[in-house]
Amino acid sequence: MESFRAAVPFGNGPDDTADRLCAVGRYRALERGCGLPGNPSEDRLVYIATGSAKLVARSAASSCTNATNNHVLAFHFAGDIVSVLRQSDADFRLIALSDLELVIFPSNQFLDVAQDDPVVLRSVLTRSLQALHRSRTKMMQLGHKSARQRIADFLVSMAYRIGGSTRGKCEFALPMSRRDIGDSLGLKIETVSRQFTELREAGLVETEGRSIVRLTNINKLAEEAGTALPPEKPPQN
Amino acid sequence: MESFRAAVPFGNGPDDTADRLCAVGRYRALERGCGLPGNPSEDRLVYIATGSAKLVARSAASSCTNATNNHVLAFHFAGDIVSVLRQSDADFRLIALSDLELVIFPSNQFLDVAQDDPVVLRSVLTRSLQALHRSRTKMMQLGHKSARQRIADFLVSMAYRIGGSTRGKCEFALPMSRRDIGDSLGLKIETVSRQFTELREAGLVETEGRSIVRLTNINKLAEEAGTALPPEKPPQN
DNA sequence: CGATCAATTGACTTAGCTCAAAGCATGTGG
DNA sequence: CCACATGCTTTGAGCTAAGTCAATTGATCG
Repeated sequence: MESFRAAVPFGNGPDDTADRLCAVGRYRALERGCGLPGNPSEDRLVYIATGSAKLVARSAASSCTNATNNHVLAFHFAGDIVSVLRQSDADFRLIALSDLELVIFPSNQFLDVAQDDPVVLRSVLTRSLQALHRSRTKMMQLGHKSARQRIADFLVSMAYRIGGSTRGKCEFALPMSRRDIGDSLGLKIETVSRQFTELREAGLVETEGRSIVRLTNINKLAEEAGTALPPEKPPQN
Repeated sequence: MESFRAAVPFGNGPDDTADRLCAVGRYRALERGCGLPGNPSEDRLVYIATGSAKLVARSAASSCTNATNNHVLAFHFAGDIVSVLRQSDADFRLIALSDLELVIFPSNQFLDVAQDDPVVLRSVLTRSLQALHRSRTKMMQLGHKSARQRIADFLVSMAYRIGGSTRGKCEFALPMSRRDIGDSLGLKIETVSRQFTELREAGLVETEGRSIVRLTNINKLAEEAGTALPPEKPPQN
């Protein structure tokens, strides 16, 4: 329980909000490939303590399978707080990309506790506004960017989130499959693969095995993504 | 100042948070077509008192023009609270689709005030989590849906948000142009037009002039969209 | 070392984009 | 109040990027 206590993301509340948060949080560990079953009767805030996960929609499969998921909404890594709202039509669920430790807070209970601690509440609000912002940025991508631009942007953002590097060279292991990447960017697996090939031929990316990726020129890649330098012609769409 | 006071969305704080919120909020009226210039030095929460607006990214034009905007991230209507974060690369801005009244709160100041009022803070958090959810739902759309499905879904959600109806028949005036619709769904204006034509030929939609739309069978339309009907919370943005 | 499943590559199809030309609303001036 | 002008909308005719189908290669693990 000690480590669980340590995992709770807010430890500095005035009258020790953290202890009370512990009381409403449920610790879970998931093996790679396993899903956290959605609970249609409660909204949740999920804190990711270790590992990486994908947030998917409309997973038709049972709770512990790697089966094809049609829609990857976001990838999440250690330290993230993910909001998983109950949903009437689609069901949203977290699936572990690597072995995963997380703490599940029923949204209402969490907020009831946090209500007495403005600092915590504000922190969660700030995080969720950031998540909203990321989501909008991604939306912009999905709506208006080419396959090449999407993949380039994806790699740049992974360099930042996994590789910890924002320019120059960078090497890291992608925890997600080509299919996951495609599902998150709105591309087919074959298209993802072809884009990797082209970027490899262009000398911007090197790969090793299924997951190791080396970016040789992040700046150039960001340029490809159309994020840094806007092309003179409005890109598309 | 009376009407301004009335416009502030949270009027029931314990020690009258509303008055203090008034102090940090700035009232603005915008004519149709005018944009609210982004402020790169502050994040903002904008409350829409009356009218409708689009949230766009990378508007290259000056503050009061209808010029082509490449990316419409969301449409907003009276009562909505929109978070407009300052942004290094792209700039986000609100543009009035009809005459618009709004209240601008610098994010930090708003939160400083709201920090003493958990009810307000929680309300804002809840709204932003919902906005995040809508954004994700839309992302799913953009990534994986056909033009037909996007337009159908758009019409269904507008029926809910403008027409106030969620099934059966419905008539309303769209405040946004075909171009805006396309920009928000990631489609070209010609594609939007063609889809309207096809839906008209299929007997699902009737149009009158540029903006009046009559949906003759919302359920059927929702079926076309490949989404469940919006039961209570509109899948929209 | 072979079984298995992910990734790649190739050939072909197609939805949606582009370019181009009318067709209509809506608003203005005579 | 009607005619005209402007700009939104619709329609048409190719074109292209990405999807589909299918086969091969390659990685990973028992």
